[in-house]
Amino acid sequence: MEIIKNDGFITLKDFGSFDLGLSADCGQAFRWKKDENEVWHGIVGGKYLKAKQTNDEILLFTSSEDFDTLWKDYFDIETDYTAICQNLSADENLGKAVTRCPGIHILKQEPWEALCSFIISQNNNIPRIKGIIERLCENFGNEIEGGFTFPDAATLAKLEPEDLAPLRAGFRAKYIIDAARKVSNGEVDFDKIKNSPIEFGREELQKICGVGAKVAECTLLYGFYKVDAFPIDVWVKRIMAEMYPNGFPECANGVKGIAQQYLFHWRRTYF
DNA sequence: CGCCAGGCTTCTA
DNA sequence: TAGAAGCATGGC
Repeated sequence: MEIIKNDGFITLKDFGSFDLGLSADCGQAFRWKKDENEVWHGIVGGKYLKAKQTNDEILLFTSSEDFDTLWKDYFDIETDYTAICQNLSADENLGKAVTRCPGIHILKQEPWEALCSFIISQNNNIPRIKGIIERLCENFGNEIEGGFTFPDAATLAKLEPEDLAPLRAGFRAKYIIDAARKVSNGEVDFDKIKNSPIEFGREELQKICGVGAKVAECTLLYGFYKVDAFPIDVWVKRIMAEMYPNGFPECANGVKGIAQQYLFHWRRTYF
């Protein structure tokens, strides 16, 4: 990977198979938007980013400092996904998935945003999830250049479920408030989840009303980069029944979450 | 219109 | 303790 620091933007070259747009919009994050010029816009950690990918380079319109402290990690660009995908290819279906959908990276999202987003995702479809999250940010986030920040847990903890009516989140509103309160008062300890084995995070997150196994796994995978977390939604359930009735392949051990993301997108997009 | 959505809680047997 | 019903809303 070649990282060129220019005045006001960063250029990436030799970035392997990384596909910024696919990673941003394959169902793991819900706030990235592509405009008519193929430019992606996103807000993470209170920072706005414009980014454009062409055949051989990726332009990130950000300062050198923000790149080093935020975006480099967020996009997980230093992990060797080529090697990971090669290992996964020991399984036939995973081989097809990584070949057909190359370039997906797990985005290292903020834990609270991941938790809140996947609470909203339950029994819901992706277009509507995006709408609810957008209204959440517009109503309770801070306005900055490029849009609104994701409201933090402490902000939402002061509200009542009825205050979230403008989101039209339905029964999920009370879950969001419960999560915000338990996260901001420390009853659910993000630092400890970060520094503990995945099993602790599973139990800790499920102390929140409205968080079951699936939402917990998504939070651990996308918010805490526990890449062996394995969220099973309706699509993965289908994949398991159709392709893996005898269990998930061993080559995915340790990175089951990454394997899951490739299969999820492949199955949803091409079947 | 009816079925479904990156599920979970609550009720019931 | 397993399985079904109910849940808010709207995409398709």
